[in-house]
Amino acid sequence: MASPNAKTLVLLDGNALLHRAWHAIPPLTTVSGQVVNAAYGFSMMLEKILEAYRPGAMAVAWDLRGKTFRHKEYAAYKATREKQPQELYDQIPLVQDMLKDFGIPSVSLAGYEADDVIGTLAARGEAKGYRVLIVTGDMDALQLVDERTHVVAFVKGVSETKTYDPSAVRGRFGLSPAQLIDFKALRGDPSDNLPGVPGVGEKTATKLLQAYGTADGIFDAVRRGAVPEKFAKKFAGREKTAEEMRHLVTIVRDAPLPFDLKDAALKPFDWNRILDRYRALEFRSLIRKHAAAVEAPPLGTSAQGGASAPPPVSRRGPGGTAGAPRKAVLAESLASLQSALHALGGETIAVLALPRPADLFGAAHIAVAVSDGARTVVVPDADAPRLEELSKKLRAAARVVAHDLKALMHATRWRFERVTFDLMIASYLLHAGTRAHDVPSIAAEYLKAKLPEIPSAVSGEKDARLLGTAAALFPALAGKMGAALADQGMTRIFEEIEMPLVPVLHDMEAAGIELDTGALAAFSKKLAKRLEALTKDVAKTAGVDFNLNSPSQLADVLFSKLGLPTKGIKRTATGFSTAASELDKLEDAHPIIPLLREYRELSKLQSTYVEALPKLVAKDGRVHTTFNQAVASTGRLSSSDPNLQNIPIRTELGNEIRKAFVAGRGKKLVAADFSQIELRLMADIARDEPFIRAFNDGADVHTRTAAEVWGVAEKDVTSEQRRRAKAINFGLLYGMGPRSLARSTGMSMEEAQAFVAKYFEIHRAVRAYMDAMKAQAQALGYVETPFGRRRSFPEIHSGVPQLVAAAERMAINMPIQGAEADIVKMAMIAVDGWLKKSGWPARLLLQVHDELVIEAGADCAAAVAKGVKEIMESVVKISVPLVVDVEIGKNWGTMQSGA
DNA sequence: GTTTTCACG
DNA sequence: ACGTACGTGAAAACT
Repeated sequence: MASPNAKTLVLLDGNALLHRAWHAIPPLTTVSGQVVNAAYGFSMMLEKILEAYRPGAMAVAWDLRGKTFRHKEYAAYKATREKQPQELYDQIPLVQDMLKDFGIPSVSLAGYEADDVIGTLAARGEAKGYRVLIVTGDMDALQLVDERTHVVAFVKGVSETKTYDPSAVRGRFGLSPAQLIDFKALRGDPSDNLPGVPGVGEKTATKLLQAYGTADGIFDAVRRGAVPEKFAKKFAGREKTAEEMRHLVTIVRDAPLPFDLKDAALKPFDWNRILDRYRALEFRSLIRKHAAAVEAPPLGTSAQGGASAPPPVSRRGPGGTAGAPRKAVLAESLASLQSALHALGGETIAVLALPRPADLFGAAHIAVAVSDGARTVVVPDADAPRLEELSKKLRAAARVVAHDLKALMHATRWRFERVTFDLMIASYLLHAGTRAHDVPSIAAEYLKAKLPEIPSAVSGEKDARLLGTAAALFPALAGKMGAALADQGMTRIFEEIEMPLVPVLHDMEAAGIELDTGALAAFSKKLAKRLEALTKDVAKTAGVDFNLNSPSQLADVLFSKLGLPTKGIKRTATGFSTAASELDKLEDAHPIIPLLREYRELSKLQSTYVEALPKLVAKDGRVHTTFNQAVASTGRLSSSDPNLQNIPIRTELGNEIRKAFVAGRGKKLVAADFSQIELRLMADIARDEPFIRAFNDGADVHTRTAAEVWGVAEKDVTSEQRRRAKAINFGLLYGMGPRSLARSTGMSMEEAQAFVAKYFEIHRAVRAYMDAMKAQAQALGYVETPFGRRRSFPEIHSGVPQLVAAAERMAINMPIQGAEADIVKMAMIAVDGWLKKSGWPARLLLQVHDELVIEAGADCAAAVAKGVKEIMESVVKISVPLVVDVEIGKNWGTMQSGA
């Protein structure tokens, strides 16, 4: 199996990581008393690195204890480093043995530090064409950073990293990686017992290095008298010692290391052997993680390999900030395009395409820009032959970077089956909750580059040039954002869920769903008639003619003209609310209320669905929604133009609209929905034993909850009790308080409070989960799903109680709703793959959060339903069963159980 | 463009 | 004193 990122070499600083793990993980022991916390933390870090980067080669560097450092006269300069307990050092051989199980070599050399080993291997790796990632907790390694070698530093505990490329180093220290050497020589380093130049600290060192470039430059300037007196006198006579210290802090890059990089190449891991090691060390959570993965391999894990995007390492400087502005080649003819493309090198090709308004002859062209970051080719009017030429170039690239790949697929009809890099989706993962995922926003954030707004269509040469400018930034953006994803542990969710989902969603949108416009037209007439009658009735009852659709006019009629009581009625910014919940409170106050209720329901159906949907039917008789993959802050999809995720179902009348969504001729619709998936995930994520038991027993959870809380047998639970239990089971997913529970169930506040108290007495783990999410949101500013999808809550520190409380509720809800989204997305990829492989005339059409709608040939619908159910139920393995209900029908409104 | 209401999970 | 349940998108009225 080819490694996804064969040309990536990862170098670990064994001692630095082990020390970090030792301090980050509390002192765990095996049952026999062996301390294994550092080894455990090391394993966690190792696994994170392997998952995030999938390197083709890897080595771990170690310090050799008890040896002198021959190349450095100041061997004792590390003297002040605190000696750690023997238990830590005992774990070194443990870790080295474990690395052997992974097939990762440990490298060290007498007389040299781990840093020197790393510096040497990095230099050799670069020479062999590798991208190098140095993983450490020690900032000294930053001096090794260049365009091809980046440093991944663990910044917090054993899970959070920050990746440094040259510009990140500059951003952090205001100095280039090379200048860091002089910086440390001048300022000194107390932890290394290194004195530096007396009187020169962080501020002075930075300032002078920025002014004069190097330590030598500073001393030159001092001699010339160009340095202000107050600084100059500190440096006088210090040149020699500074030079010695510079030598001391410079990491060796050419140590005589008897190690061939070929031996760093990784082979497929022997997981049985590794798991045996984990079992011996009692790494329970790691064992569980892999045990689950072995039983039910998550989609597109490295085992199925090969399709992952290359690592998040930018191979060039940021396009917008480094070097001279680049000129884009405008390729007008096919021949000039071919030669321009030929000159385009690099494994990463960026592509950006926009429609071009139809010309006089009605030809629909597309403007396309492709770039490797250094050179850019813009094709202002790409016709079919030129699109084909571009497509060939993209197929040959190791990685394609795009922005809104799905839109690109629609515009060009190109297929991107292989995983590529979509900037819009990366931005979405990194900033769930914001909606600014357009190219200029991304460029501003990650490259500090200012781009004008990109038009939705290209009309002239100016637009075409802008397209080229934008595309030229893409490779660097992908590098930065890939690193950020890795730092936040979201590489897998990006590469194995979001990116593979893109072509699936593309195909669903292209397929569309057939609409029975005739049925809708008939229904529309019926509704119109009834609406007219209701309008008259209301006018007569109220005594005035007014616009029923206007909340303000309605409020005026109800509360002024008719004088209905306003006590307990919610207010809006403009006056009293006329929302359905408020009208319910006036139920018995006036006969106009039921008329209004019916009018509201009918006019909503009429305007939002019955009249709107037929207008969106395409020439093929089907409606093609857009599934937006970069909007919902929890990770869900959204649907628009039209929104097919809010088609009515709850009322009989509303369901008439659903019936207008029909299967094509000779086909059936198959609907498959995850039963109570959010509650099941709550049980699993919170590790709530009573819920886990209930689901494993196959019990009706709401009945079970009611029985627990009221202390009765399940068979004696009344329907009212079940209804109330259901209300809280759902409400708690959203962080509901007793007040809203009381409102939604009709209980009194006291009753509701007692209910909640009893509930949390039983489901202590749920309460603990909720508290833990609030605490994490406060402490870290974000929460995440078990699959690593994150959402941040900047407002949690706003100090505005209302905002803080709202953020806390979202923090409780997001991991659950987000995990649902993760799982359904994985299921979609699996189902789509299976359907395409099966050869059956069947395809995915819709996703409605916990439900998938498939169109299948009438003959195979039952078999499809069965297969889809199996796939969905086994897409991940958690502590409770996932149950999928399947239904089959000629239309979406009337379906029969299919299993 | 913003507000209100209401359709869905 | 009170706008206390999460996440969406669309239509219509109103500013």
